[in-house]
Amino acid sequence: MSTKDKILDAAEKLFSDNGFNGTSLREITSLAEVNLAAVNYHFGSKKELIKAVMSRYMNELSPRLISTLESVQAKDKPTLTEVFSAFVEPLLALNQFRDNGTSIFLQLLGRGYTDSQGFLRWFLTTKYPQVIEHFIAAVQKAYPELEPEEMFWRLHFTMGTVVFTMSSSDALIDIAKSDYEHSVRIEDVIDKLIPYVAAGVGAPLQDIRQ
Amino acid sequence: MSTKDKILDAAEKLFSDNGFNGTSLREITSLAEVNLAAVNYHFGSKKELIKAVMSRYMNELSPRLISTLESVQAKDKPTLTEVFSAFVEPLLALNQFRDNGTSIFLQLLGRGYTDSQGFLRWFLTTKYPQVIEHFIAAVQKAYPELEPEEMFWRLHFTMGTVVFTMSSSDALIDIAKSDYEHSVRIEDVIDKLIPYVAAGVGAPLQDIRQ
DNA sequence: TAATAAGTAAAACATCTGTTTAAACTAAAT
DNA sequence: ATTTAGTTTAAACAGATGTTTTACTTATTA
Repeated sequence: MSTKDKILDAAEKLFSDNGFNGTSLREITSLAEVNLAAVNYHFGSKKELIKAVMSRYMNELSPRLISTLESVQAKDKPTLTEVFSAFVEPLLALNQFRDNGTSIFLQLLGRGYTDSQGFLRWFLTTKYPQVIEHFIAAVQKAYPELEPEEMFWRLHFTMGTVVFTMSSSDALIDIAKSDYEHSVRIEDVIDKLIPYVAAGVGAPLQDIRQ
Repeated sequence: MSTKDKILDAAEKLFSDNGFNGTSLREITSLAEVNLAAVNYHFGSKKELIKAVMSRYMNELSPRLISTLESVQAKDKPTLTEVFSAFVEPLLALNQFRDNGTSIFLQLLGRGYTDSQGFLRWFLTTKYPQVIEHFIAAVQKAYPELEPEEMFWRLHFTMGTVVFTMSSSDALIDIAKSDYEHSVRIEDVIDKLIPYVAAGVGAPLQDIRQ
């Protein structure tokens, strides 16, 4: 296995566990069993390494996601549950791509949104805008009455739900395990998440201030 | 104004803007115009300073919140919207307490959940458990069919929505401002948030896997 | 095979971090 | 007026961080 790949593998493991800020290059290179200078030699900087780790996943996920979202959009009357369910298969396919791929990617996504003051948000939205466009179009078709600004907010709420849940999913799964005495997999969490966000985005339009 | 208060004021500003890990003691003490050693002298450590900053808000918020949640719980048939609306008044009251108090507190809360691997979660849940207990009891009365484990997950999803939205609320409000050409206040965001989380927690119980 | 490029290695660099020390200053109490 | 306790100050400490340099080794190309 090449030095580059050894670094990427070690980095994604440590990044997903401890965040980007919480992981030093020395930890990465010692887990990867390569020289410290190798990161800067192969990737240029830590920031570029983070991008490379994310790109490896996004390049795998992005086409699948666009395809399933297009299928939903092609339907006559898609429901919001169907829109959000379009994420399930592409996300679970990441487990074929890499061990624990789904879980690692979602945790990386969570880390990226909270660590490093949103530079990863910028990276994803500018590098993979089609995913977002398809998603918005599908939501719009499922709930046409939802005006753009309200949709903007609800999609960000949804992003928050997913990202936060996933960045702390290990901790939450541990708590659930000990409290309810049966194990929970990341797929189970996704299954619980979908009705929640579908209902949230699909909430009736009304002024709650009286 | 005492050195202690100067430090607290400077710290909450920088913490809410840049996170706990993203703020150094030197930045805090230079904004506060006090000596670097003053933090360790008055608070003992950076960790204790973080706790002190959060406690100042929680001691103001906690009793109000318990009171409004008790009022909702006293109702014959509270709705989930009413439960979540119980947060509005106590949160907005923080604006009387300190300039921009609502916004700063919610951002601090967001930072605390994502920075510093959940030690603040532990601090809040062990130091202010009554708030959580009252909240869970109120949700249970509004939606008795929701079994404990499902509720556990949905409440954490809700936490994610709120915390994530608030920790990046400044950025989101800026985007919304430029995209939809009218200003948005933190109160407006809260008003949009409530129907979303109420619908999410209130989502019908069903197995979406076919 | 010789020459060139690509990759690896150890060490140092410069900067930043939270914390501690020890001396200086201030104000109240004896 | 002198002691005492509380507070502030500048300086240093000890460790971690990302990055760069320099020398060395391996692989590729002519």
